[in-house]
Amino acid sequence: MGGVAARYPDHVMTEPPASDHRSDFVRELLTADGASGRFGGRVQTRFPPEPNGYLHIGHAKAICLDFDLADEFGGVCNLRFDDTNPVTEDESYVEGIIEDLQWLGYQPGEVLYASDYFGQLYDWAELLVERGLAYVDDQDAATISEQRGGFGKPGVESPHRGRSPEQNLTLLRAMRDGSFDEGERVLRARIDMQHENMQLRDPVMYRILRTPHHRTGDQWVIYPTYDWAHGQGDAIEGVTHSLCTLEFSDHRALYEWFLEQLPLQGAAPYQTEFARLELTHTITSKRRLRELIDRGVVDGWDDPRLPTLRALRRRGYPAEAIREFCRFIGVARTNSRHAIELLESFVRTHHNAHAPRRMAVLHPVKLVITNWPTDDEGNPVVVYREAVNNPENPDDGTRQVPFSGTLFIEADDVRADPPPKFFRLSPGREVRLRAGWFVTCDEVLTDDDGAVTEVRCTYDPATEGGNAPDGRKVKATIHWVSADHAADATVALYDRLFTAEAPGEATGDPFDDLAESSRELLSNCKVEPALADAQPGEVVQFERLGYFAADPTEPMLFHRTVGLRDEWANIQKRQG
RNA sequence: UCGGGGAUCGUUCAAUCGGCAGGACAUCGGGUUUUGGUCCCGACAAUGGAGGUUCGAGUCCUCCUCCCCGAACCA
Repeated sequence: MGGVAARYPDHVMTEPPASDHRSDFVRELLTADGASGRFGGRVQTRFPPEPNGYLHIGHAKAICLDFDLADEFGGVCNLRFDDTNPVTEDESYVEGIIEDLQWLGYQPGEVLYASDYFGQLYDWAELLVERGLAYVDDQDAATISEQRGGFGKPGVESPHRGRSPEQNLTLLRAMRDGSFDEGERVLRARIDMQHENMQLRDPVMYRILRTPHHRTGDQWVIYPTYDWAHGQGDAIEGVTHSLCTLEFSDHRALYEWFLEQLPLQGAAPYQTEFARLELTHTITSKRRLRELIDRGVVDGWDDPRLPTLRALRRRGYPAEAIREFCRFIGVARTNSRHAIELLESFVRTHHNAHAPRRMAVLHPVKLVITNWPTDDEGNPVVVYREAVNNPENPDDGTRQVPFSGTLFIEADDVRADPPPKFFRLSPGREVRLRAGWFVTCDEVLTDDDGAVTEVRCTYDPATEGGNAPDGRKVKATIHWVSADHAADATVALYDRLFTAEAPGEATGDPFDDLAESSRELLSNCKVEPALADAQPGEVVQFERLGYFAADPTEPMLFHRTVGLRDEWANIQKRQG
């Protein structure tokens, strides 16, 4: 787990800053419970992921809520794995989730597992059986489903519903002891097959699964369902407030029903639901995420186009920005989809304050300064320009950047035939080279297709440092790298993975909204020499282009975290 | 069809007991600027509909409309 910090030195784990929350309906509840003494003034929450995939941005919202709440109310929050289904779960996800949680800035403390309660859960199940509140059903899943009825249609009671506690106990023990195959028996709560809430129509508590569990091995062949494990786990741990997302609202009655049947000491925990986080242009369904990977649309769980925490981390999203975003959007019961742009604005705000500035040319075009001096042997003079590392933070100091008569500049910064409001280089136009001199464009060479191949300029020696003694101004400052000193780099640019704001909304299948191309790999980039020293995972600003994260493993590969706000792009858009 | 939840600027989150509907993002305009970045100033812009109660309604009541979730031996 220390490995995260080692691999992402820029992302040293930090304590979440003290929250300055507006109140919300959850905090009001906790405040009210504190005032009434419902839990003796105690607050305990939990973050309960199933280890069947990696954490994503939606989990981040729940994590921030659960952990911040405990922090604000002087309580505790535990990480608990809801590992009740061995067929989908794996130890690797347990490790990954702990790693991601810590990266986000939270400490799980003692890591808890629902599987640690299998014994207690089983004992309680026998208790319910003895009291006639649960029974073994021999029917298959399809039959049980059919008998459950439908919305507005009452269910049908199972023919085995009337078995005696003694029969049920014998059968349950036989289930536990492995006398039946998968699907042959289930244990069901005996509640009400006519109940208007489908969750209370004799829900399944145990099913037979002959898959070894990643923690309990082959000790068990019966596994509790979510409903028969979750509230019980909460109660065992002393949770007071069990927060979950809206789709579990209908389960609340069942959560409460189970707890009412058990001999618990003290006030039982209770469930409260809030709206899950959805973002535009992406998906958070674990099943769909896995599908993207399996189909090869993306490279893996940490592909920078994914909304998983490991992907965002690799892409250069700071944990702090994610936390602040989650706090800012707050918690409510309204289904909504936040604009990804809002998250990006938090990312920019963070990096603007912290990211060192560097110069990098993504689409290089050669710029030759025809009047640049040569030394005694006829070679162009090389000088070093002092460049500010971060104008937002003078303490970050400066660095020396080599400069000579042949540079690479951005193709976008040159136009042989400039459109309206284009401030950059074009024949006759003078611009400033960042931290250098003014240069005037004398000639733009193009190939047969009209693409710029080379720009020929003259520089004004009097403008050293970037200001003209005669006070004349330029409308643009452009970045550059010295052709003889530049390092080669590969840069990955990312676009939305899905073109639609709500992928799948129109057709039901998010894959219908997949972007044709969401990644552009530029392998011919020229960057200033200092970038060769970029630390794995470090995020820098390529001036005028955006924030870029050095890949954690591959040297000289940079992922664009997010672009800078781009007024020129907006102007061009308006110009059509 | 039944049950549960929801509806406020383009988006999203607020609005104390019923008392001037506020912020952020986005957009647009202006200023500063050696990043068309940052920063600063300004503008635009909303209570789903119909009734009712009230001096006064986003808030309370009635009806309507629309949206989301729920019929796994998933979580």
